Amino acid sequence: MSDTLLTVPAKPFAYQYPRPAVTVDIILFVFQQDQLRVLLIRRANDPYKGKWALPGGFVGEQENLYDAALRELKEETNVSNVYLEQLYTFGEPGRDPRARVITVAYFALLSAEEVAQQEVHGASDAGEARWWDIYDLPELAFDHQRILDYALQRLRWKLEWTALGFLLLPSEFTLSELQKVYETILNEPLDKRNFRRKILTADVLEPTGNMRAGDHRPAKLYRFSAKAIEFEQARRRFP
Amino acid sequence: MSDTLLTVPAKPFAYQYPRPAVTVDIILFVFQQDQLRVLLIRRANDPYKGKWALPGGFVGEQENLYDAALRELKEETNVSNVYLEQLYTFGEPGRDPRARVITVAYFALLSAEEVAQQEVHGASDAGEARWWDIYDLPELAFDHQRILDYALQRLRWKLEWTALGFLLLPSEFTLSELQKVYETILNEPLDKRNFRRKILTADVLEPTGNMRAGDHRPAKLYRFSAKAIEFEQARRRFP
DNA sequence: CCAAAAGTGTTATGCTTACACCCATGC
DNA sequence: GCATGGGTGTAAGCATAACACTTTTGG
Repeated sequence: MSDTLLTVPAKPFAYQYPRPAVTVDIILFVFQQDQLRVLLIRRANDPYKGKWALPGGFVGEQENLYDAALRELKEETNVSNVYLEQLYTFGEPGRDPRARVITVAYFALLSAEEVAQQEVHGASDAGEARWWDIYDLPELAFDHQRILDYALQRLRWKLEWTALGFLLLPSEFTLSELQKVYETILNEPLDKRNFRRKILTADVLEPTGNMRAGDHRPAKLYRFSAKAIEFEQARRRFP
Repeated sequence: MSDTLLTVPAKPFAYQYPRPAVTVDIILFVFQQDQLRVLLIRRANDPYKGKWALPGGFVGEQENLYDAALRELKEETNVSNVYLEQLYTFGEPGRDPRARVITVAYFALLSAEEVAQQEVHGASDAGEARWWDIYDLPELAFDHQRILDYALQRLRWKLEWTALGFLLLPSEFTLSELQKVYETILNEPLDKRNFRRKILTADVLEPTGNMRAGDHRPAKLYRFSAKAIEFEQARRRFP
C-alpha cells in the first residue's frame, strides 16, 4: 500500500533513495485569431536543445499538485486566473533521458481577455516562449507530443459534454464566436442553427444586453451564467 | 518545465532531495454475491493501525506506473489478469502524516472467474486482506475514502458510456446477471426490456449457444465480442 | 445597393422511456 | 400446478440532423 513507509521495513528504505523526480507539465490552451493555440517554451540546453516543450517544473516539497501547476504557470509564463484540470500522469522510465521523472500533466484554458491583459510571451525565465497553432506544431521535446495529443483529446471530449468553450473567450461573446471556438477545437464545421439551438436550450448563456459592433450587422453578446461552469449534462445511458 | 533538470541550475538541486515518494494505489473491484466489492488491507502499524487501506506500494526505480500497479496487485493480493486503468493522482502534502507521498491511483476490474481461481484472500504480505461491500465500508486510512469515492464515480461513468460491465462477470453470463451488475454499481433498478434492447443493439454481445441451468427457466448465455472491449460509444454532442 | 455576417423554423428520423404479460423449468 | 426468473413489443415523447432564406449594418 502507498502508506506502508514505516510499517513494512524492507520496502520503504529500498525506495527512499533514489526517488523519482515529480513534476507538473501544463498544456495551456488559448483561442487567438481563430486558432486554438498552445504555449510552448524553447529548450536552451540538451537534451532536446532548441526543441519546444510544455511549461512545467518540479513540485515543491510541501506543495500540492494543483498549486504547483498554478505556480509554474505563473513563474514561467506570467499567467494566472486560469482554468486548470488534472489530465494524466506520465511516468515511463525512459521519458527523460537524464533521470526518472514522473510528470502530472494539467490542462489549462485561458480566456482571451487574460491573454490580452497578461504579458505572456517571454515572461518565462525558462527561455523563449510562444503560442503555437495546435494544427501546426514544431517538433516537441520528450514525450510532450503524446501529452499534448492526450490533452487535445480531453479538450474535445470536454467540449462535447460540458459547456467549457466559453473559458477560451472573453466574458462577453457572440454566438458566432463561440461556434468558431467549437469548430476550431473539434476541427469540423457545425450547423449554425443547430448550434445556436443547442447552446441556448442548454440554459447556460444569458444575454448581456450589449451588442458587438463590427463591419456588419451587430451581434448580440452573451455571457455564461455562473452556475453553468463545468456542468455535466451527460445524459444517462440506462433508463 | 518538467525537464529542465539540467538546464536551470537553481531549481533542480533545490528539489533533488528530498523528493516525494511515489506510490500506486489500486481500487480493485469485483462483483460477488450480488455485491460490488473492493479489496482492502488492514494496516498492521501506525498511523491508522487497524484501519483498512487500499492495496498499493512504491513505484520501482525503472518501472512504469502501470507495471507498478500490476506488480503490487500481484504481490499483495495475488491477483493478475485484470483490467487496469489510471484514475487520478493524489498529492496533497498532508495525506500521509509521515512523509510526502504522491500516489497514482488505478482502478481495476476483476472477473468473477479470476476471483474464484485466484486465492485472493490473505495472499498479501501486508496483512489481512478482504473484500468489502462498496455500500458497507469500514473506516479507511489516509485519504483512501476519497480515492475510493472517485473510483466509484469513474466506474459508474464508464459503465454508462462504455460496455465495461462484463469485465466483472465470468466469460459467459446471462443478461440478467449483467443487468444486476449495472444495477448494483449504479445503485438503482433498471428496466429489463430497455436494458436488454440497449445492450443487444449495442452489438457487443454474442450468444455462446449455451444455457445457464438453474432453479427455473434456463437463460441464454452471452459473451462479449472481443472488439467491444473498451469501445467508446459516446454520442457526439454537436452535429 | 451591395457585401458580409446575424439571425431564424420546420420536418423526418431515430432514440428514449414507460409499461404488462406469457414462457420454461424445477419442485 | 405453482413459484420463479426468462423472455418479449409497442406507443408517446424528445432530441437530433438536415436544410435556405431574411435581416441588419457599414461602406
